[in-house]
Amino acid sequence: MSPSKSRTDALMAGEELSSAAQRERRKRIVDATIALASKGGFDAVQMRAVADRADVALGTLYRYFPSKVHLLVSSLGVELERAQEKMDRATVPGDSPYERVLFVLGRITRGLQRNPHLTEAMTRAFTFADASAGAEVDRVAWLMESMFTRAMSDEEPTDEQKAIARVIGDVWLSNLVAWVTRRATATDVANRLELTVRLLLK
Amino acid sequence: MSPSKSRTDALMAGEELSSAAQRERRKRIVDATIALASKGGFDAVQMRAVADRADVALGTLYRYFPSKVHLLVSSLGVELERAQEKMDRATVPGDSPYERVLFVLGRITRGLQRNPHLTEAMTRAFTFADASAGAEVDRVAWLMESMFTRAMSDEEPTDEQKAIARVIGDVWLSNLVAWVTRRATATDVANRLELTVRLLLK
DNA sequence: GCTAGAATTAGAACACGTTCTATAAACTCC
DNA sequence: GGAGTTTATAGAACGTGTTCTAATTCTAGC
Repeated sequence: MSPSKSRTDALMAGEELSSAAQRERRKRIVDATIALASKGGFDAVQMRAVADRADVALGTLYRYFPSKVHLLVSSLGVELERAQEKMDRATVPGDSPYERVLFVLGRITRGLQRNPHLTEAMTRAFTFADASAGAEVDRVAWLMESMFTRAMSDEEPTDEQKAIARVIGDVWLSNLVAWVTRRATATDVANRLELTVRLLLK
Repeated sequence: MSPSKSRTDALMAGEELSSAAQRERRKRIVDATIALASKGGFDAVQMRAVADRADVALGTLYRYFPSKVHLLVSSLGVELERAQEKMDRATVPGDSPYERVLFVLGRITRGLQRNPHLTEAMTRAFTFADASAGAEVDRVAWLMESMFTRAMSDEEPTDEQKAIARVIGDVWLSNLVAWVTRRATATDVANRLELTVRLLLK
């Protein structure tokens, strides 16, 4: 049992999938998840539907991702990485950390708001995650924070900068949740983020 | 249908329950929810179990609270009100808004950490809520913010104070989520909150 | 190639949130 | 105090996340 278990862990983390076939299966699953989430949000990501669309048996889906939350949070990680890569290719404009952080924040936020269902699905999965998905959640949280610290300066971030990035991430997430549940408009979100960044960085 | 619907809305909001029997039923339901949540967290709050324990039929439970999330968020509101009342009876010590906010924050946080399962249940319900529970969620968010603005000063809060209270609430919630999912220790939470309040109020 | 173990498949089975149905009890208004 | 309406009850039924089973296909090492 022990060797099989460590193999499964590797599948979950997505590292070093033994065969090309497995890497492809995993990709098909994530793609199916993103497609379904984009169309109908959290509720539309039904495990049977994901399995069908990825052309994989239900049992296989569960072997790769042990729950719907794992699946969605992992997919969010994939999406964030893509966004980060795009961001890396262009220099962030702005003369101060304040301006640069605002720029990055505005850009990601607009990106998310362009795909409300997907955002709803991932946000809800992220905040609903329980301890068992801790690793995946941590990874996403880390990706988010490093987006902001990178915008603040090119150097290794100071502790203070890390703390600020974390606060911004927290506020960002909770505004996203408010937007997703229609308790805040896109304008509300933009205003609150700007206000927060001003309080912290100006 | 229209009169029956507005009646149901009143039940949900908990205002003006026509008869004493109904007010008692509602209380039994909330109490059962809190008891079950305290014992086993979100997963232990099973609708059939709540109904059994409150000595109410499943259909009745759903007539009072249209979903598990409504039920838990409403119960969180009840709990927060109790905490606020307690807080109101004692004067908050501290010479500056900084100190007073930290005091309030520390006190509520310690209170929540004393009952981890209950906190887990309510936090997860709160962040998992969808648009249909918007009203309940808003009420809780407002209760949280007003706790902090009250600590900052006795007067009507300024816009800036409201903004700060909101940011603190956001950070607080997201740290609670991290703690509940065991991605942060109680000490982490305390440190991060103090750091946040310092960044904002000092 | 052959065999043991691992991975995959199709589909049944189970758990819990939610909805529905039929009946009984409680309330309202005359 | 009776007719009509609303509310409550017991329990079946349904949907979707998750687990389990039995059979099949793949893969690695000989």
